[in-house]
Amino acid sequence: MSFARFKREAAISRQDICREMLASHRAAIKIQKEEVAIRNLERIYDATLRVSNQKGFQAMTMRDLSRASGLSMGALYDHLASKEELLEMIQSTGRRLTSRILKESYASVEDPGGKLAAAIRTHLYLSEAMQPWFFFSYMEARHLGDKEKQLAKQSEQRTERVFAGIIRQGNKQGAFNEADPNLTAAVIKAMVQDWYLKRWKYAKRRISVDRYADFVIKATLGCCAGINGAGKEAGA
Amino acid sequence: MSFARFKREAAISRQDICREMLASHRAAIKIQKEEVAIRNLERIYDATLRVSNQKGFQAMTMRDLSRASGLSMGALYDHLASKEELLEMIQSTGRRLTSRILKESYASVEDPGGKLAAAIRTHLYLSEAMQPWFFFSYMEARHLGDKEKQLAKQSEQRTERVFAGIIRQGNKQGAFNEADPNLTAAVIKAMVQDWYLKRWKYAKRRISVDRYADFVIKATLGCCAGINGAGKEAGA
DNA sequence: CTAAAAAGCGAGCGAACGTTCGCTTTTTTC
DNA sequence: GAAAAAAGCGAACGTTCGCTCGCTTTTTAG
Repeated sequence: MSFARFKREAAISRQDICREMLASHRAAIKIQKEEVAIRNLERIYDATLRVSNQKGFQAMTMRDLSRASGLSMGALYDHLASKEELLEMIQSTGRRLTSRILKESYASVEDPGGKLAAAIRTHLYLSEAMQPWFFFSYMEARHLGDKEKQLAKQSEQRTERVFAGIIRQGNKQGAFNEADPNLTAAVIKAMVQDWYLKRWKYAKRRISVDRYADFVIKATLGCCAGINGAGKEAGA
Repeated sequence: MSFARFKREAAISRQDICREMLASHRAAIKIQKEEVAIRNLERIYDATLRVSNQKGFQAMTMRDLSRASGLSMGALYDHLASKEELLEMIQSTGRRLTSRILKESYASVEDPGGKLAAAIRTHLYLSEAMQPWFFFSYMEARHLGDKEKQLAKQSEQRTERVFAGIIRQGNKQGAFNEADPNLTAAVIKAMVQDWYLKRWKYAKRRISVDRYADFVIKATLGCCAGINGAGKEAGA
């Protein structure tokens, strides 16, 4: 599996994201026709991530967003109830979408080493395909309301539990060498996050997501691998 | 070296930080007597990190800061020129202080394995001792002006170059067998950052900084180690 | 083609922001 | 203890914020 193939197969377009956004927030959006609403939501979604990821969501004014999206203030507010809801809308929709894709992607692999490799690779590829959202989601989580903030934390912990579960299984089967599953999962998560949080760094060094994935997988399996070896990666 | 000992020896009190802050921004601070200025700067420093790390610097109003610090709006502005300068003041002072401490701390160790372990451990211990500042520095860097933003990036890259340099040296001496020093340094940095960015996670699981340091060092050396072994840690 | 419905618009509203300044209180000096 | 200096104060200022609403333009329906 390479990133090019992942992107082709996963096919998560902005249009899909915005269709999901419209469906889950239908009441707050005044625009009647789905086609019109989605087209403009795409511009709003793009502009929000572009401006926010540069200066922060709190620092982005609705006038900034109006300019960046090409919509007037009035038209903007026909597509969202408030600035606060815009944040919640983008976060919750992205969360729902990403967790669905992740769940589907590595369920089929069986041997622990291959499963761990597939999980790491899929996380990295997905975060690459939706990098602006991942960055936004991480940096702006603390501006959410208490309830949504809790959901964001839960979502993050669920990811770690996936890694930890695979490692625990590998330990039990003797494929891994009894590394601490929780701590190992935590540092895997840290390495994955660094990819989308510090993209400029890796871009400058011309490191592709494929190469980064290879490196993280090698490092992880190097630490986990038991005597009967788990260094080879399954096809996913 | 344990964290308890590090904290005793390094002795970086808020008073030291604020004395440095006053000295480097003397012109912008209207208060004449050093003792008074430092005492109040400590309250401002504490309050800024406390409120900012919860809701973000941009979302923190000067009235929030007045309330949290116990100083009136007028008194506040006798200790800083503007909100923007307050951000720059905290960031640049912390940067100067931390880089000075880091430089001194592992220069003495010689063998590559011990040196890498000491570097990782010191970074973790320092980030633990000044956790609020490290978190603040990471999250609010993008609100800095262009010039200061550049300095913050440089400071981060310098840290990574320290790790990469030690690994390269270890490769040359045959202690390490690491094909990619730059990527390894990057993921070490990522693991260190996760400690102060996700403290709540580790606190909830009751993982001490000492245990986390042991884990990161073991994982790193496990990946790097060459034939003549570098798993043992020097006393530092 | 026309009338109704939908979408788009931007000046203007009250609230809240960062910052100031004339005044009071506290501390220092002689 | 009186005069001078320093520190502390908070109402008020101009600006900018999120958001609204009456109006115009575009699209749809008959």
